[in-house]
Amino acid sequence: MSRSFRAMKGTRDLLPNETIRWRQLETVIHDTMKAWSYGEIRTPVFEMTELFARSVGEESDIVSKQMYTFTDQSKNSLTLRPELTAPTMRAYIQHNLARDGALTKLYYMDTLFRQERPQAGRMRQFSQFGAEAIGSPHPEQDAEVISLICAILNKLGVINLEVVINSIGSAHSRDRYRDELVNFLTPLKNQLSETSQRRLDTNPLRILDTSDEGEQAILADAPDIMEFLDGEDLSHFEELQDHLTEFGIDFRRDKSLVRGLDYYTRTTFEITSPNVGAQSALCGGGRYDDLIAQLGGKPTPAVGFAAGIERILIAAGEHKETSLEGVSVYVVTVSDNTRSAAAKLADNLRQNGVTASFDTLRRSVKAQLREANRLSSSHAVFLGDDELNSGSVEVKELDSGLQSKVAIEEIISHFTID
RNA sequence: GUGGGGGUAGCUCAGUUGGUUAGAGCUCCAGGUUGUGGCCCUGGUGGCCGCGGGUUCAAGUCCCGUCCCUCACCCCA
Repeated sequence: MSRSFRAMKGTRDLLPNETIRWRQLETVIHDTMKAWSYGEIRTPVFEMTELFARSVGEESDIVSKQMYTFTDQSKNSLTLRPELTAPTMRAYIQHNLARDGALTKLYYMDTLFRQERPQAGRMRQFSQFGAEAIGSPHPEQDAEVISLICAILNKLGVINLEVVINSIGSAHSRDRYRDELVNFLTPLKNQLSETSQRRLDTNPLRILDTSDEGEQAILADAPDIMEFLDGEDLSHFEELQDHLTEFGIDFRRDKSLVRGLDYYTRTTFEITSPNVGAQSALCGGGRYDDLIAQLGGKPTPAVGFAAGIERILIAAGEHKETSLEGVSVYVVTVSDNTRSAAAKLADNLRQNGVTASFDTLRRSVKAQLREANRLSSSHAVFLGDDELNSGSVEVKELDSGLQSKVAIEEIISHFTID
């Protein structure tokens, strides 16, 4: 086994028994997005590296150490997308989607790439779906986006969810807070971890979501961002909470919820599940009112989320096998003389929309029936010399074991009219 | 990048203080019905015991190295 190829670290194959669940989940997502009037967008797997550096932030972990970056033959620095909000906004600007209306609602479902050490719920190639509502600065839009992901998770049967929200303010109020936080932490600098000390210069807000207990104790006395939000930030945050309550969504406010992407303004949120292991975030999102302008578009407010499909599948747990419904026929070849007749019959059934199989291993009747059983076929059709001579075949209903004769001319209608 | 756990049949795993031809369950294949499945019975296929080196009369078992998987830290979906 050591000599054969295997899927690269952090990637995996989805085998037929798993793709069934994936399809079910994808169907729920597409249907719900449609019901909420979000249109699907699909963007290329790679983009200019600069797009992510500018939007996600040079200092973010994603850009500083997790990207699959390469140089193409034209010496362009390209990167396999590590997230999908920036590419979606790039496309929004490039195609001037704003002309279609004051509000543009987009969703995506695709694979992303981050070069991290894999663990439960974290892969190097992974899948996300997400929604972006572009054009509305108002809190009801934030609430709609949050209720959208909650609706999808509910439909998927994911339970034990926790919705956590916070506001990190708009750019100017956040700047004032950042200065204050730096003032507070600088005298305590030598009590901070190495990475936090570095972040004090590069991205002080990120220190807030440390998991180090000593640092958490220090931060307990740190200034609260709520005290620095301006009036509009505050009312936005309060209205968001009112709307969530109206939607019947339970949530918790966590002032340490900062998130690792630089483009957020005001609302940030996360939905977590305890059943995934350490990687408990199923969904993360927030408002990013400045991003489109940063990427060269007309200043346009927007809010969205991204959710991890692998994590959702883990959180949803095992689902009972949904057995195949409807008719499926196994044509049993009883004698060597009837091989081509059996193949032809199966083909004829398929042409008429009936799921059908026949034996290509030249196995015994017993083995063919075992195969029919393994395939969960609903019926077996026996085709041997007697049947060819008499012009009628034996049709056996596999659940009940009942068997009857059906004229060959009527076999198609026998299964299609059922 | 840093830790913990683990690599024996397709899958899940057992394998004693080193000791003959390395085991079980499930799966798969075949037979038990000269043309009839599931359940049951019988038999069979399938192993560089992750890889390399060392110790020993003898290594799946002990030692060293190495690769891979996995969980966790960091961070995130």
